[in-house]
Amino acid sequence: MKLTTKGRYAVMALADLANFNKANPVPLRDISFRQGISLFYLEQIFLKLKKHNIVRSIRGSGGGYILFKNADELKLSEIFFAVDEKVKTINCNKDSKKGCNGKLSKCITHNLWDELDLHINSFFENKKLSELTKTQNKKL
Amino acid sequence: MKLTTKGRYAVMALADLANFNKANPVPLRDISFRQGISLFYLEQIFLKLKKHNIVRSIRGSGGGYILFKNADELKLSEIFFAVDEKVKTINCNKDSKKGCNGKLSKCITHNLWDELDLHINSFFENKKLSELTKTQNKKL
DNA sequence: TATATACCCGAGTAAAATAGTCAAGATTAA
DNA sequence: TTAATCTTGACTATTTTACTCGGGTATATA
Repeated sequence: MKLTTKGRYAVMALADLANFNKANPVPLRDISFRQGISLFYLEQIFLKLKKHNIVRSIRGSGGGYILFKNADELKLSEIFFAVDEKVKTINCNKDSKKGCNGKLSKCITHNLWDELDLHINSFFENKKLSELTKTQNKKL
Repeated sequence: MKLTTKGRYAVMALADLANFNKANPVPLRDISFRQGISLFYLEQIFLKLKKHNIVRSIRGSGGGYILFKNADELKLSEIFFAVDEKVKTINCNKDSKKGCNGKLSKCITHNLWDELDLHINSFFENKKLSELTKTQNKKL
């Protein structure tokens, strides 16, 4: 059970962005360099972030990305959703609409996984991007 | 972010086992049939469960598996650990012992993932196998 | 003792997911 | 006009997952 790099990099990159977002747009090149993430891969990720209105882009020389809303209004759940990092611990209900594993009834553990999903999602729902940059700033 | 089938099947199989564990050992063949899990795969899983003293085996005709301890004493975290379903949301610290991504310092988000791991693990720590079988019994 | 029923265990493999790369473009500031 | 930067879709290598398989060993019971 682990996150994909997409979810992880998205959060890292946005935290970086929030730190340098004071006045000017931040180019991916900079984020790539500072965070050690492939530029190509970042492009892919930011495309999704843009589509979901997490960031706004400015093209051309001197361009880059800026946050669409303030870091203290941006929930991690929004970020994960944008890059398809969905918390869905299992995949019952694949074949039939009613039950799990092709059977008619729910599997014994079905409710458990639902609870787990809720438990994990609550973590992301209650966490704002600003909480990361704050701890970062304290250290500096 | 999702569980592997190993962790999921392990919990399903043990919940099934707990339901039929009254007097006699339960053969994997039965669990395989009832839960719709491949027998070969179950063998692999139960080998691990046995090594970690989650279950005890009785060989030969009339044999099978029984729970090593009572279902209300068995934490889900023990089960997941036994089948290598480790909750480790990311893998910082792979190269160097000090930092993440080959850098010297921790990455911005490092503490976040630690928190997340703790959050998820607490769910499994506080959940007993008996809590699954109970809801099952209510329905019957 | 023969036989069927089970567990035991290591090795192998197909499919899916992940992680990342690449090429060819479109905009725009300087 | 040129360099910087975002835009987009397609492609690929690697890793992980989810099994499968074969050839055992132990034991109850007929």
